[in-house]
Amino acid sequence: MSDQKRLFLVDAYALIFRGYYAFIKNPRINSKGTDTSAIMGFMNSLLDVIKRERPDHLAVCFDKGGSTDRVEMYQEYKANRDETPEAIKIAVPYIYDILKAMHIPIMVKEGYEADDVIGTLSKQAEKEGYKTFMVTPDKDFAQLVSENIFMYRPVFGGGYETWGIPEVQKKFEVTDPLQVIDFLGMMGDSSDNIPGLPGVGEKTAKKFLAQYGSMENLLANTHELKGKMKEKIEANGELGILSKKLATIMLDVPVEFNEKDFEMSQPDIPKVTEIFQELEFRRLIDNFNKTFATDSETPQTNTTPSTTKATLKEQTSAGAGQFSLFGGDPSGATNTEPTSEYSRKTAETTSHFYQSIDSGIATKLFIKNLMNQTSVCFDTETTGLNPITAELVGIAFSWEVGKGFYLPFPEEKTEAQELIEQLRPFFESEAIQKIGQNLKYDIKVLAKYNIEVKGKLFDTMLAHYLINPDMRHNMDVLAETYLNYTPISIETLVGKKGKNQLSMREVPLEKQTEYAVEDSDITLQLKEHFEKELGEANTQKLFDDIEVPLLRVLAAMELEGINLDKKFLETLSGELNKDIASLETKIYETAGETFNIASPKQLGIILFEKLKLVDKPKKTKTGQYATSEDILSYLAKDHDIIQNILDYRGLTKLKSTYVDALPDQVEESTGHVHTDYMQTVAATGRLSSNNPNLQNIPIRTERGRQVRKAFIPRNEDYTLLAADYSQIELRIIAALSEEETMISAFKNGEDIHASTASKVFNVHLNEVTREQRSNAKTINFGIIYGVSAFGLSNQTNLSRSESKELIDTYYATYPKLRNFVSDQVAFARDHGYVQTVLGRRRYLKDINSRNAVVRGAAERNAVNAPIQGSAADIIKIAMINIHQKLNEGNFKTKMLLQVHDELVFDVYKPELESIKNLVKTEMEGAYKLEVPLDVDLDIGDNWLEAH
DNA sequence: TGCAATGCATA
DNA sequence: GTATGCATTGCAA
Repeated sequence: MSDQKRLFLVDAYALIFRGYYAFIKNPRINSKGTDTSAIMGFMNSLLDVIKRERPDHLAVCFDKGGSTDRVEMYQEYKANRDETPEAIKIAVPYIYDILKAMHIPIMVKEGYEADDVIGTLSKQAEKEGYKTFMVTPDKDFAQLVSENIFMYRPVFGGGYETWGIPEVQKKFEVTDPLQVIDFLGMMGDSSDNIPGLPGVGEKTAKKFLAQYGSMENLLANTHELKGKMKEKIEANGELGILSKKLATIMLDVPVEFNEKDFEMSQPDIPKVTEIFQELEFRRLIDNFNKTFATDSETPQTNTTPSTTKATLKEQTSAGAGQFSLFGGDPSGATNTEPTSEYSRKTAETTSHFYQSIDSGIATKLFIKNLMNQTSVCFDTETTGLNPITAELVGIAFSWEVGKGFYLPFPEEKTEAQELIEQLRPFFESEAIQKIGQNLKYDIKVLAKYNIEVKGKLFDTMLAHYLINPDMRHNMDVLAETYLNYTPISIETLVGKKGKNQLSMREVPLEKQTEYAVEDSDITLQLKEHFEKELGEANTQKLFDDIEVPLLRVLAAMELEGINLDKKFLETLSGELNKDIASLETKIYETAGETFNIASPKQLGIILFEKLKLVDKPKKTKTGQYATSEDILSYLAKDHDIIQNILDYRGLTKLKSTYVDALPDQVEESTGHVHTDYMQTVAATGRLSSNNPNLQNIPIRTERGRQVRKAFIPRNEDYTLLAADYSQIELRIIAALSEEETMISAFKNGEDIHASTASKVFNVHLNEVTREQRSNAKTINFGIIYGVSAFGLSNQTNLSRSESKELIDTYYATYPKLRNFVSDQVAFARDHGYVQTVLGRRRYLKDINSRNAVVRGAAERNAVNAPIQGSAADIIKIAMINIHQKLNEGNFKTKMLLQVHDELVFDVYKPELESIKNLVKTEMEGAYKLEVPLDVDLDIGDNWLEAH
């Protein structure tokens, strides 16, 4: 860091509003009934900045009386603003008082906005050799950014980002920050009521800037524009110039930057504390003291006067001393009030004994005790949700209901590693069962500390997924449903997400302990509950043999991630951009005006009201014009604009969802993208993938499938192998229905759709037309989804009655398939559920509904769930076996992705032949059916080639 | 900022 | 007709 002097200028109202809205869901009201949200929000931000940056010069700037100059230029300026909320009006005098007590200068000038004051001061400071940081979330300030002037923006999720020239250039797609003014002038600003150029939004403004560079140059060259856009802009040139003026921050406010006045000094602590006490800001007092602790005293001793320590002591001494604690009974319960039968229990109303372990000696004793257990529940607390970057903050353990221990982790890396090393024997013990909720997460976190979790596992989330797949499985829901207990919410610890959310590390130890041990205690209790329920049917086997082993496999795949060719995607993005722009121009030309093509609402109006492409346009259920793909493609052949719109949609979707989004998901430390497989969301037993979803990477269209080229092996010694089951769902339905005709077609290795076509259309296998095959394919899939004549005619060129006829012929050809379908429905009616080959159940509560639509849906589920679910079961078995074989054989090859019926491997080239053999054998042999399973293998230097 | 509606990518 | 996840728009607090 340079030793240049640094000035921080805070945009008070912007932060006050931000703070106020952050608390809008549950405003902070103190015992006197005052809404303190705005004050709290502002102070949090201010202290945060001071703590992070330790500025040597700082001032807070306010508006006063609005901008007289701007109102003079434009009567309507900020005229549409709502009345300032009451809480904010109340806040301002308090904030003034606090700032005074903190000896922080307040800058205001009657008739000027804070923007102008900040702008003027930063330019003055720049001359004095300062680096200035404008603390504000407001994008308008970007115009002031220079080599020495930065924006310091609070960001979503906590933390700040600094915008210098490069950031502004990137964000606004400009070459000079001053062009931000043109940008704002063109697109306008609804909150300030700056009109902007009509028909120009963010996208068009950026386009114009790239082309013309400024408002003035645009207006001078309107002859180059076309159609409606040309007219509109030519007619509104003055409005554009005015908008630009309104958006310009003034740099000549009569204020003076006086170095001395802006110097930070020690605040009047008693005075500030007094105000905070009046407002009942308890945590803020702590935070404040911590921030301004003098160097001679450590923050801890100075600031946490006695509350934290005392409470801990209380807990420690509640039992009969260190030794008896680990073996003793929970007599030291903090609270034993009886619980009302009707209200939910909480930590406060339930007897419990949660203790943090605060010394090296205690840790040793604790671990000794831990190693004597046979079954332990644990829960890691970390600094974030991403296990690859998260650091351990603490681990909670429990093995007796109502009781547990919390081991906090030091922030310092080598110290943390030393502590976890002491726990290695526990985690790596084969003899001790580990219980947890969503163990995949904990396992991944620990893997980053080079700890492997061994021994039998019990994951309560997975257990509940098998017991009741249609419910959600987060711990709070489970605790409320099965234990009638409401856990401490994470939000009460770290605050609402966004703005000032704390990291777990910043939560006081006593709270961490209560929260973390409670989680592990509840998990333990849930385990005892679910253990019994799992006993039923095949659920226990499914749990022990499939889901739990799979959890380790998924953890490994996720940690591995897949290599992504960022460069390639950048190039692709550029190409898409060009094509999108040219489509845009064509569409606007036809429409005669510019509009937002991505907005179904605007598009509907253009197509059906302005261009009147159809006599009676269809409407959606919300009363809008329907502009969905199927409706538009129907019109495409008659109107060029429709085809262009469809292409436009396709390309923008491709760009925003994949080409531009994927590179941002690359994990810095590994260079790979790491998806998160959800093991407990799909009711049928499938996995799902998110952050990013790697199970829906395009493949159908030529343009889309290019994205697959970006998925590449880790280096040149590796190659990608894709292995996918051929027609697995049809094979399953053939086997389950025992339909011999279909089974023998598979046994003979026939093209199943052609085979079906030849039978239902009664032609020779060689004479099946493309259309016949395609219709047969549709109906084959239709069976899997639970056909109806209606659905079939929608999907094909067949009429409703032709469809019905086809279905009848189909069932006549495959009579046992019809039986299978009705048997599934009948089974569901009798039992209330259907099941897969492994006994995975799906409960169908609507199967006997009197509402035909609802019942129909349940019936289709009754057919589909066993098929989709059995396929899911089978690939899961294959994954577990392959993972095991790869480990046993010490292969360098890694399994990376699963896409429902496909597995993708990063194959070490010398291992290729044995891997191909291994994968094919394990996948085809995963489960024995009356129909052979068939797996296609492909290799390539990227995921597209491997197909 | 949070949410519903819409549309679209995969198996 | 089955099963998912996610980007965008537009509106509401």
